[in-house]
Amino acid sequence: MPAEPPTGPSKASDSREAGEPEGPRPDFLAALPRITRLSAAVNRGRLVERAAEEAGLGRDRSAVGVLVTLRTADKPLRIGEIADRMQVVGPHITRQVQILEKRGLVRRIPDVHDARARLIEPTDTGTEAANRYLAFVLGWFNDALVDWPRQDRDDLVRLLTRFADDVATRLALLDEEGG
Amino acid sequence: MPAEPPTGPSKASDSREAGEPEGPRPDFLAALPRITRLSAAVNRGRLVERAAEEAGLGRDRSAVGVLVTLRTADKPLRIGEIADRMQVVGPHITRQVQILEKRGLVRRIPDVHDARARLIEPTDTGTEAANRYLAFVLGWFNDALVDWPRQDRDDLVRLLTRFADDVATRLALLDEEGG
DNA sequence: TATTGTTATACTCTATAACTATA
DNA sequence: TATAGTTATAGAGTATAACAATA
Repeated sequence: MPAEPPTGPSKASDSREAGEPEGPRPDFLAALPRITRLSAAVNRGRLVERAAEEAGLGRDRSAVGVLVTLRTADKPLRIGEIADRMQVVGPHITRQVQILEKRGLVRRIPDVHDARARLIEPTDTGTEAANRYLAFVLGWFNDALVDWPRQDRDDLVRLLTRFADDVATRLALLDEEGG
Repeated sequence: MPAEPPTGPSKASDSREAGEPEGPRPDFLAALPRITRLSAAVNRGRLVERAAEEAGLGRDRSAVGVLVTLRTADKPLRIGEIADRMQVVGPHITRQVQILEKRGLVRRIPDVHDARARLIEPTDTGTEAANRYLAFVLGWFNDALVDWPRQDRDDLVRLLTRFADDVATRLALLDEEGG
């Protein structure tokens, strides 16, 4: 006895196994596979790879992620904070930072307030590379939206940012509760 | 000489290394780290894990992804098409399908038009599990948006879906060109 | 005693190469 | 000869456990 499909595509009914109280929800079900695919294509496909090339960075996605995190932060970050922002565990960051350091893209500076910690910041070379990387990626996305009405573009970025923040907050709760 | 930051946060100027012709672009730069973090948190954090538990699925993210792909498709899929939809290579899918088959969640049926191919479809058990999984995930996201104005929710899903499609199309071009 | 980070190790996810069967 | 899939192998990405240094 197969269960009913959950809020199927082009089907506004609800079989609310998750206990949702009301109303036709937006069609997330149709969006979900697209978003999943998009995420996979961006991350594993040639966009990130190409951007890294343009930036003169090796094809070490993980390390590039750390570098971009540092570049988009407004101050040097501790290992633990990088890990938190990237949602990975500490030892992973330690290794990526070591790689970046060997390539001269980041450096460690002492944390005057805590001798256990080190602060990581991009070198000039690292900042330049991160800038080239970001310019490529952002430019590419911007091109993808070039034919969109201005209002839609603004709405997308605004809503997406808010969505990411709201969901991140709820996810943190879920992690505490289960942790 | 560090390069200028690319379209910095709260900074509408442009240093358009990617050759963009005009105008203040929406603030993707601020959105990017959030989205990256969100994606990592959803995929590696407890949401997917919990949803898989609720559904009675093992904690085999990759296989779950295949099952969901099959469940959200409207017909049995060939190995190659699953791989394409998930943006991974064939052999990976072969293995995940074998795992799912052993657990009785999917089955292979012959393709009458091509004896080389097999069509994969969920069993009743697999469909039920996928439904529970999706109900949990969709319900969770829905909860996250419960306080949003109706208009914003609808706009988000609409714009995000369109965005995913547009970007997927452009990414396919990028892959051909570089491939 | 708790916290920050590192080292060592292992597991999951995904890719590439070589092969089989059918078209 | 080209295509769909499988098997075998290797690599990237990330986690867990045990440890060191400082708080």
